[in-house]
This record gives sequence, C-alpha cells and structure tokens, in this order.
Amino acid sequence: MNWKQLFPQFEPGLIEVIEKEAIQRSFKAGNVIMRTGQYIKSTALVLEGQIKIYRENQDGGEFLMYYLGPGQACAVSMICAIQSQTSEITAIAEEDTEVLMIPVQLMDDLMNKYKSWYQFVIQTYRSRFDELLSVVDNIAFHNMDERLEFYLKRHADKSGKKIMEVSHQQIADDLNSSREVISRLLKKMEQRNLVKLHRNMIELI
Amino acid sequence: MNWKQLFPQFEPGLIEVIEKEAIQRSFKAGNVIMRTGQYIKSTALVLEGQIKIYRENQDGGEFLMYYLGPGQACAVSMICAIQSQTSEITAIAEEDTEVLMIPVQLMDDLMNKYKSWYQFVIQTYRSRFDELLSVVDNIAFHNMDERLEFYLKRHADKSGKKIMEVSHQQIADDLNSSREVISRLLKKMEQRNLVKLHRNMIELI
DNA sequence: ATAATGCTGTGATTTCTGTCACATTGTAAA
DNA sequence: TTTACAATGTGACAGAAATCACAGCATTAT
Repeated sequence: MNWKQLFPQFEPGLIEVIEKEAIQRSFKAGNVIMRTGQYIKSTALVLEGQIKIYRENQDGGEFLMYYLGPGQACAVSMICAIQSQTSEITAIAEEDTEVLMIPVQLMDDLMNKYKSWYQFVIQTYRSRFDELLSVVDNIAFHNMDERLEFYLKRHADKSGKKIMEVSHQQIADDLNSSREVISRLLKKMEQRNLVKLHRNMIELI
Repeated sequence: MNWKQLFPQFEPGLIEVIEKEAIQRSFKAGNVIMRTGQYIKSTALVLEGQIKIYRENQDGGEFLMYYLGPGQACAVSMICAIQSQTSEITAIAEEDTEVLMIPVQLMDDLMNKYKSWYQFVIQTYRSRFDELLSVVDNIAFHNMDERLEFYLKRHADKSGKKIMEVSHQQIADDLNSSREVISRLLKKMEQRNLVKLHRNMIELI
C-alpha cells in the first residue's frame, strides 16, 4: 500500500528516513496495539483501519476517548515516547489495521531535521487536544442518554455506516457504564425511532 | 519584573522579538482574561499569579480544567489562535496576574525562526494534554467526594497554602455540581478530620 | 441597632445510574 | 436435535447527586 498518499505534506527526505527506519505492522480487528503499563518504544502512524484509544484506571475500568483513522497519529504515544513514560492508555484495533511504527529514538532527530515532521506533530497535538476537550464536555455536562447518542453518532461518522455491529456490553464498556443501563437507554431510543435494535447490531435512523 | 528568568530556555533573538512585539497586561483577581466566544487575538504567557481555565457549555455550566502558573502558557489559545477559531473556554485570574500577550500573527513566524519557541509550544501542548488526561480520569472514574478531595489537594499544591478562601458555591461551580452537595461532602470530610470549615474559608489538614 | 444580604446546614424528594436477579431469545456447538 | 452459551429484556432495589425548601448565622450597609 502506498502510505505516502496519506501524508502528502511529508518532505522527500523525511519519507526516505521513514521508509528506511519505520516498521509496518498489521493488527487484526480486536487486537491490542498498546497496553496500559507498557513502555512505549514507538509512535504509530495509522495507514489503514481504525484504532480506538482508551483511558484506563486501576480497577479495570476503561473509557473510550477517541478514534484514530488513516493519516492520523497517536498523540499520547508521542508524549510518552519522549518522556519515556509508561502509558496509561490502551489502543485497540477496531477494524483490521495497518500502522507504521516509528522508533522513539528517531523522534528527536526528525523533529530537528524535518519541518514537515514537526508541523505534523503540532497538528497531531492540536487535533487530539480538541477531541479531548469534547470528551471532557461530554462527561462533564451530559447524562448517559446524551453520551450514548454522541457515541453512536461518532461511530457512524467515523465508519460511514448506518449499521453498527456491537453488543450492548461493548458499548457499556466503552462508556464505562453497565450493560443494563445501555440496554434500557437503547430501548428508549428505539421507541423514539432513532435506532432499530437487532442482536449484536444496531441500525441508526 | 524580569520575565526572562521564567523562560530561561528562550534564545536571545526570540527574547528580543517578544520584548518588541508582546504586550504586558495585568489582571486583578477574579477578572476575566478570556471569554467563551471571543476571537482569540493573542496567546498568553503567564508571568505572575494563577489563571483558571474553564470549559463552558451552552447552558451556562462551567467546569474547571486546570490552572496556569508563572512560566506556563495556554495551549487552547495557541490552538485557536492558529485556526482563528472562537474559543470554548474561559480564563479567569485566580490571583492578581501578569501576562505577556503575544499577537497571533507572530506565532507562525516565531515557530519558523526560533527553535526554542517551537520546543516551548510542543512542551506546552504536552503538559496541557497530560493535565487534560487526568481531568478525564477524574470525571470518568471518580465520584464527587473523590473529585472534591482532588480539587482541594490540587489547590493546595498550586498555591502552597493550607488555607483556601473560597465559598462552597464557588467550589460547586468549578466542579459543575451544586452547593448543597458540596456542603454535605465537606461536612463529611470535616468529620473524617481532613478539613476544618469556616465561613468563606477551608483549612486543609 | 436594625435590616439586608450572603454563606452554611439540613431534611425531603426526585432523577439518574449501577447492581442483582432472573427470564427470554437467538446462535453455535455437540 | 439437543444442549450450551451469549445477548437481551425487565423488575426491584440501592446509592449518588440534583433540586427544593427553609432555618440559622455572620457580615455589611443603613
């Protein structure tokens, strides 16, 4: 696959270095790409598929923050990479995914040498920051019913599909809620004609 | 005041430009530095005092995200500045505050010319991102009692004082909760000997 | 001193959410 | 087909938090 089209802003020298040093990896849908507590040895550029980024807490709770699609990069891994910290996030492939792993030790060098790289890094921070702000909005100002609607809407926007193959339990996990609550709220949404419910599948209207 | 000590990493040329182009402004405690919906015309570097950064929603609710102290800068204003967006945040001086306002139109130029500036910008994004992550943690995984404890602790850390002059109502606003809830939780904390309550003042133990 | 105002304490009630228990149904494996 | 299991529906209950109502107390203004 020709990954360069996804990053048209990268300058030739940068592309060359990446082609030489970066490692392309594949993940099947559902695979864990990065796990809480792991040392981060590289930053991931997404080439294909979708990755879900979760925040985790000590008691096993997890909370979906945002998705990364083709052409995007994980801001957290950039931060952790540079500070050699363990991450407190988990990244899971939502679909079959191709990523380009750029080793940590390259980051500094790339930042200094390639303007298009540091612009990309800045742009990445910016977008993720914006997304985090809307995450904060969501949980600070909205009840579960609104958060659920936002969740479904976002998924539809990201995937471009009206049909979502997911169980109530998975949604509950993503929202750090419980299955029963989600089931009930979905039923209410169905009564309001916003969705149609099937087994392991939700149809958005 | 000699602001250069706060930013020792800035290179001479950068300092020169800032001295020529930036405007120093003072804000009294409680003053609004930046209001939701305003166009952002400059990025603020904090020289003295503390600034509180709030996220606001449509219905007048507000939610304290973090503090900015001397040597720090507002990441949101950097983002909005460059994208010429209106901000959805509000910045309020917590104490009497001195800031250096750097006009938006300078930002691009500074980024290109001064390595110490873009490193500062990157570092700023990084720290704010980290703080936002812990904000998400807080509201996603913790109940109001724990959030309140975190709030008080953070204030003590930031100000270095064991005594906090604030009404229950103000705390409720910062946490997007209600006064009664905060009063009750504070009472419980007092019974657990964590704080001592006075009028308009909380003593941390 | 008196009144007005703002801060705090507290009970009663309601809504939202999480939890437990258990029934039902659809799907896949034996 | 029968069995097993995963997904869903639902009632009952518990706890957290928001809201309403109002009382008591401290501070400030008149």
